[in-house]
Amino acid sequence: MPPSRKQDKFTLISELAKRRGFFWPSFEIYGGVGGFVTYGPLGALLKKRIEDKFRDFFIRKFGFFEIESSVIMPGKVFEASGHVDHFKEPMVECLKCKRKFRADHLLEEFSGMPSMETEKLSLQEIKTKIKKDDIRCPDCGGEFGAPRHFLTMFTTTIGPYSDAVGYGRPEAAQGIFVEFKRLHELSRERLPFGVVQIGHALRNEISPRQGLIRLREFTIIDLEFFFDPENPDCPYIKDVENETLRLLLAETRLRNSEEIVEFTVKETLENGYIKVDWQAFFMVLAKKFMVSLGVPPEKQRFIEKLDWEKAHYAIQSFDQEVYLDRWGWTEVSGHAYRTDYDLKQHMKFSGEEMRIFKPTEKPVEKEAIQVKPIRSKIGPIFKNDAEKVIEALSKVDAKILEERLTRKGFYMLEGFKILPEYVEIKRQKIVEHGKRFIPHVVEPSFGSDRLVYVTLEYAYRVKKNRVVLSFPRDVAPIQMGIYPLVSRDGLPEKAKEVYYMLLDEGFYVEYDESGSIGRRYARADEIGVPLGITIDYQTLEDGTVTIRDRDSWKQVRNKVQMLPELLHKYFRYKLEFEELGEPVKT
RNA sequence: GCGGCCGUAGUCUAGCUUGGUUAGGACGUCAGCCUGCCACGCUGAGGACCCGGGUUCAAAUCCCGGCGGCCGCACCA
Repeated sequence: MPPSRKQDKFTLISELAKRRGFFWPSFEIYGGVGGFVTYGPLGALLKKRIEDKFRDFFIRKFGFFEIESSVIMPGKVFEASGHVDHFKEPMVECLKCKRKFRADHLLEEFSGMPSMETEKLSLQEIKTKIKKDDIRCPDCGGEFGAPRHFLTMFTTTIGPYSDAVGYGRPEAAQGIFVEFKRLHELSRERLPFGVVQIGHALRNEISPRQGLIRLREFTIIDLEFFFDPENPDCPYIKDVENETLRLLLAETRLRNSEEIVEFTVKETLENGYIKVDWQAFFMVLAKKFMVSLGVPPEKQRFIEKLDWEKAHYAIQSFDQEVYLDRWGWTEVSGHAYRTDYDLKQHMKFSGEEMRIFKPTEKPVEKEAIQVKPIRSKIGPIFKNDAEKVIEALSKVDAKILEERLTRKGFYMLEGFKILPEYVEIKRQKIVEHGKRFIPHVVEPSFGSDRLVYVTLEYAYRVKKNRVVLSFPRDVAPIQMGIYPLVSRDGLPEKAKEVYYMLLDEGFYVEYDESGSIGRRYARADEIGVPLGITIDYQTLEDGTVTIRDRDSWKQVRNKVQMLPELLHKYFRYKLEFEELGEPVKT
């Protein structure tokens, strides 16, 4: 943490954001409520631009889908997903001093239970354990009331007078999983495919107070990528196999070290540091995405989550972290290997088939050997144990059983002696055309609001005592400003012509004629307008204007009618600033 | 949620200890003048004491409660 919070970037950016209209705390007229923000005109545009860039990076190029589902969902969805069980913490309140404690933490501290165990306890069991061990308030020695759960999902009821519980979704992912069958049909029943959802999610955080970094209502970007676990290869991996990833591995962390290892994608996969190709691919893409938002590679890392830190649905998880002035390493995306967990759960809870059919190349003819217990023999002999024997027979390998019975004349099964006459061994020909399986899922998940903050922080520069937001040109909320050098002699009229022409071209343009030209440049720099187009006396003579670069403050000159084509190319990175015209000496 | 600190125009802030000020400044905004390329200057305008209660002749100032913020602790799937 920096020694001075007074002037850290978070403070500077929050102040600027409020003043110039990027974002501010919501409901200020009613005192505000922590964890909610309002995006102002510039912030809303910036966020939209960043999300569009995500679409370009992660959706468009791969033919993935984007969908939009509801924020409120019926209770069943989150019972199935495991959130109702996992998205809550047991709490107890001291009856005397009203202090609240995490019940599981008390048991860990005063009863010496490991966290693995306390996590499984029911409220009743916690209550009993607290009473038995006579655990009292560590602060005042008072007794505790009944333990209760604090659910971090927002709860509501659906419909009037209804008992139907609904929850605000804590992630957009479930909106994709519950629609999986249709989405799979829409992908023409082919794997792999990816589905994205960008939308609000709700988490009733206990105490959010980090601006855009921790919100109760926020925008989540979930990409659920479905693939066949038997065919996990990613065709794009060869394009990025020499890209590097900076990893802080779980095994390193267990040694209490923060040492970062840097591997090529190829190496991470060969060494098994990342379990699935696609996960590595999305991680590289995430790295490049952050670079394109202005975060250099050395300010990024991927930290592998430890077993007890992982979400209940993941078997391997990496958090992509970016270094921030105020908070140090901060998560901007999570990359979880969710396996078939979610679809399996929804299949179980809904009774719907979530498996997909995979045809084999040729139908396979199989001879199936089936063991059929003969109850009329087994019953009288094993009596009370008969059911156990039948149960065991259903699990036994028919081939081995048959082989033993013919060779030795009996088979010892869990201590029971099975004779040939107890069973009938049936042979059947089965033709298999394919098989059913549940796809696996790799999920990259971004916090849109954090991306906005990170983009702001990395764009923040001070030049000659002035603030300049050096946004990447394709996310800047306003693309260019149009300025008459002075507000007389027909310059404003000419400038407005240029202004309307560029608006008509689809650009986000601002017209400004108030104050000196330097003041207008400064104002524009502060909100990150990449280009300034100035109409001067020469414009009236030869139809040329100057174009000023926000970052270098250099100027070039070119004809007005050249602007549309040049500027379209410039904002798509097809041209650099110097190529926009003849350099101007100032 | 606990503890400490705090809450004054759009933003940053002075004033609060010791009650009585037209509540001061800076930046920004708007209007006019000025302005020939990097926040020039001038004139003017608009704009604030978090909410509620109490003490008092009188409260931005003191007391109580609420709400909110910052910092620390806890929480962070």
